Amino acid sequence: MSTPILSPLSFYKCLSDDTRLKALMLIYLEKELCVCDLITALELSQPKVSRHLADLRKCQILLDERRGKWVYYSVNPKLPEWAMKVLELTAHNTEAYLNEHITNLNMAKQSECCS
Amino acid sequence: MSTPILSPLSFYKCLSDDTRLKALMLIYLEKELCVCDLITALELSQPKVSRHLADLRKCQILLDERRGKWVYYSVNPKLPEWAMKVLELTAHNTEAYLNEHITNLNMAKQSECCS
DNA sequence: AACATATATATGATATTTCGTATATTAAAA
DNA sequence: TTTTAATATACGAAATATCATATATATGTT
Repeated sequence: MSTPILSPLSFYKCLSDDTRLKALMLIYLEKELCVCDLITALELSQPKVSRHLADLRKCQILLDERRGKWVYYSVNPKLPEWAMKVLELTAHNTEAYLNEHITNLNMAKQSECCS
Repeated sequence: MSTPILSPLSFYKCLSDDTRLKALMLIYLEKELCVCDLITALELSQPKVSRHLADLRKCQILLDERRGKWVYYSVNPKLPEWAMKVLELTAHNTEAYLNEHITNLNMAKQSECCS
């Protein structure tokens, strides 16, 4: 048994901000998203999105991977299983909360961002 | 389908403070606890515990019931099922985080508080 | 009625979080 | 090598959360 990579408290602190919670849910549902996708989906400024993604990265909930000009974020597969299940439950039971952002995301995919 | 009694964001905001998260986990595990049990288990001041319980009550995660001089708190059974499962997963996968408080609680039960 | 006990709330001080703006970094393109 | 595009970070201001202390309320006891 290794020590868990994050405490329950820091995990839930990460989920306690609107931007972080929505970004995390969208990344969970889509497997991976680049920053520009999230800027469009959430209709927020670039620094605001980057700052919150950095929070999620620093507590190891998200991994980042640069590919060319773009940085892609995905859920860290090493998350404790209980935390992964929490993300699963939340993502699949908060449609109303995510609705418009998923719509934005689908529209974004037809446009030119990170093509 | 009725509207959910709480948004995912306000749910997670409630879990994002050490006192609230621990109190909620203990109440979940014990079914119900009175305020004096929590003061002992968490080793915190009475106003601090009451204030955080009030937060959990106001967003309808907890119910309160007065019996004589004591007020007992329990998890609201009307919580959305996904949220209830989140509590279940968290309570049963954060032993290290709750350990000493459960010890305190068991010691408290042998003493005179709310007997 | 006066008192004691358990709990709740008000208040102002302090700490923490979030934000907008400006700037830095990195990689590709020209 | 200059420029452009995508992303990250620094910094001070503003908003929000938390706290300790004092006080209020509610119940039971004498």
